[in-house]
Amino acid sequence: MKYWVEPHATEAPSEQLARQIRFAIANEQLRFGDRVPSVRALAAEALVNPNTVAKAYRQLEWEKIVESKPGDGIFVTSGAFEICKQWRDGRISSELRRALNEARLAGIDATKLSSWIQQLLKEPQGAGHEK
Amino acid sequence: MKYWVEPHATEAPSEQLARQIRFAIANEQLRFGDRVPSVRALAAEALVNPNTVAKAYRQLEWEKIVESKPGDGIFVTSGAFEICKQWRDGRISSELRRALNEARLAGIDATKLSSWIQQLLKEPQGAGHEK
Amino acid sequence: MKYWVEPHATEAPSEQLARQIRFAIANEQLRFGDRVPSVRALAAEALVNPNTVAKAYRQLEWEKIVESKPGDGIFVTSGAFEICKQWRDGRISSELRRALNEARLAGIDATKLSSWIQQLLKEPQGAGHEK
Amino acid sequence: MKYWVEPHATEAPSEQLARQIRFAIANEQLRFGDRVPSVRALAAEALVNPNTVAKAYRQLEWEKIVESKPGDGIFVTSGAFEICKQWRDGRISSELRRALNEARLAGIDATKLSSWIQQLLKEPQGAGHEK
DNA sequence: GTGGTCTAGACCACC
DNA sequence: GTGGTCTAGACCACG
Repeated sequence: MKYWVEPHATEAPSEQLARQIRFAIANEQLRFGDRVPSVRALAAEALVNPNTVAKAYRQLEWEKIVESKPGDGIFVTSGAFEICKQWRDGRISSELRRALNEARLAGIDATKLSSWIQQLLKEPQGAGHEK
Repeated sequence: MKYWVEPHATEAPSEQLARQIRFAIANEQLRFGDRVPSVRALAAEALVNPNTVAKAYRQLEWEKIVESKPGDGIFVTSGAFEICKQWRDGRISSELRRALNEARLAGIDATKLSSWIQQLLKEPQGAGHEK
Repeated sequence: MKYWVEPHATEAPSEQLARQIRFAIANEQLRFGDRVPSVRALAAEALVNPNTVAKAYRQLEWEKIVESKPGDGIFVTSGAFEICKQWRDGRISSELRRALNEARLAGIDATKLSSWIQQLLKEPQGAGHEK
Repeated sequence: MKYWVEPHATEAPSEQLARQIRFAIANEQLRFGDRVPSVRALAAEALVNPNTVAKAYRQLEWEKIVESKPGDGIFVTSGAFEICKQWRDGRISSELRRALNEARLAGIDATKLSSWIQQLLKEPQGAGHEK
């Protein structure tokens, strides 16, 4: 799993990290009992300050998605999978709804919109991310 | 045309307003020479501080989309339509790309994704926005 | 004597252990010349890392409450009883003062406070601790 | 109302501030709709870093005790009083229980303990705080 | 003025 | 090594 942060995105860096962890759990790339990346390791990988990672984990902790064992690490909880799967579905569907609604409000006609979507769905999109 | 602001959206209030103006121009709901709503009127309608509206207009002015005639009002420029249409297409396509890419990263499989999109495209979505 | 650690208490684990040893000496459950539990034994009993126990003993040694005889064990010193008795009285009285003062600052009225204390003093409280 | 922080207490500074706010609400010194001290003002009064205050308020916010209106201030919610009253009673009673239980474990006999408590309850304790 | 976020770096305690 | 907290200071956006 790769984690990264787009520094200039509208989504705050700590939110981006929290989201990526939730996705990884919903994906079963991280499972119950797994240790999530250490604060310092993730900070180094994502090129952010350790405090930013700590904030993301703090958020995930009170969502009962991870559990901190000081001096040991931070671990995926037993309920995390369900929480993250639901969160992911709600998130994605709401993002799609927002984008489609915005397109409509912007006056994009249905034909053009469908053709754009078809094209975007076919895009390879590679293994990484695009800005 | 209705303008409104979602106070808790990730998009800043002044950005929401600027975007809605750009869409209105791309839609030809506002045309070259039209007077845009006054700062106070728009502030009242969107329930935001006049400073927030002023900031949106400052941005649009800087983009040569509107032109301020002190003591008279703020008007749509001659080049506005082209600028806004291009901005709109870029914006919508990038928002769609972002949403679809996020869905992919979230591990939503293609079938589920297509079915979601079909369903969302059929939604009535009313005439305005739903809060 | 039983030793244990509440992992989520505000008092650090090593402090909890040191305190329990001091209490045991003040109680004369441990006396001059007695061998205190070995680092490993205490670590196993209290379910903590041996380093944590070692730290507690280092502290007690520095306070001249115990004395390490390398290759033999760790022993209660001759002055330990007096030191621990004084420490205990200061500690308990200061903890009580703190709790009562906090109650006052919290706006608990004197009647309610007295009634709580009466009730708590009557509680059986068992022989050990309740987790 | 005065707020202050004991820098060397076991309770973290941000926790001390959060507690004092909860007490003030339980006491009805702060009521529904009241604006709590601004981050910067409270930081100045309590001689801590603004981030520390912000952390305390963040905590209170997700306990639904206060509500943040960015650019305006932070306000006591409608449910805050009940939440804080319950929190206060639980907190005080548990602190008292802890102190009394520790006294028992420390081997303080009941007579001595009662006499200490009587004495402490009579202490004036002034208007401020004691370290 | 308000709160919110991030960066940077220090200190502490536990493993 | 681990997480947790605090300090300090910068930047952003809204009122």
